[in-house]
Amino acid sequence: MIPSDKFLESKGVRPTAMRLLVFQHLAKSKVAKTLSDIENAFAKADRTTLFRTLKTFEQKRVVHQIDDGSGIMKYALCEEGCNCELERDLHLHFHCTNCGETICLTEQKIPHINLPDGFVAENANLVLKGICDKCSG
Amino acid sequence: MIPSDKFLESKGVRPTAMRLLVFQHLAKSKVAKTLSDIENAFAKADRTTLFRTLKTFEQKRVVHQIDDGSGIMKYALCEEGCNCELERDLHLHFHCTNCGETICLTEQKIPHINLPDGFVAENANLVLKGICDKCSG
DNA sequence: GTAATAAATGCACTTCCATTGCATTGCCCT
DNA sequence: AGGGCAATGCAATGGAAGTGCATTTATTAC
Repeated sequence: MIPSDKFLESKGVRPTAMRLLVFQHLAKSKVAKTLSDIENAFAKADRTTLFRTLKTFEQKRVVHQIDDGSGIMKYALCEEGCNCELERDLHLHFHCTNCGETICLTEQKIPHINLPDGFVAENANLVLKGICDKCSG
Repeated sequence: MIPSDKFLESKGVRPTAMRLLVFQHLAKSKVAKTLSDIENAFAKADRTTLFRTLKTFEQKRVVHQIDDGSGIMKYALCEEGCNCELERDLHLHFHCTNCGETICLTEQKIPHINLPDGFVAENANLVLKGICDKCSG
């Protein structure tokens, strides 16, 4: 297991104390988190810092942003070696309408779609909504 | 071609003047519209009325709401006979990163996805992003 | 036709999240 | 140690969604 600070450095992100905390918080979590989730996890955190931390993480491909249709952006760690912008690497997300949590289904890739002439897809976002394994059990 | 007012009545929506205008505006357009788009199309329109008109339309399955990831909800007419909430009826949307427009690709349905045990999908949203036919031509 | 009722509209206001400006602090490199 | 850039914290803004309430318009009952 590569240490968090080395990992962030390898991604071109300076491993400050706050960034390490945010990274480890996301790493521990199996579900995508909102900015507020993260803010509430640390008593002394500032929204803006977290916001910019996540923006930086996103640019450096440490996390990806998920719009699950709830109206609030969520963030989750990228998989190792993933190249979030490439269509082939895009996994889908599951949003549970019961508990409100959003889960990366990293095993399931978005199927290729044949588009009409003239359309060139560069990116895709697929969110399934329903009941998650915990809530249906 | 069934008249707009009869159509709205058949959907259980009272065909007021404003509602007819909004309906026809959407019918003329090939792309999904934001609330602001519609507001700007009519000089004397009130945001709230339009907002509630669209909510009503949505409930009565006259329009469907599209979250294309731009952060602003868009609206487009439902196809005839469509049952927007059913997974099999879900078409996908294409968001052009050049012109910003969002298009319903009603011919393309969202492929069925096999989910892990315990997950039950009720709904799906698939948005492809890239360059549309007009911008690539 | 008129009164009573319900639906739709318009204005003002609130809320929530995303985002930016700016001053300050902290880190790194020489 | 000092200069410079990156990161941080606070305050404020912006944009869109949504709500409350009074007013107007349409529908129904009498």
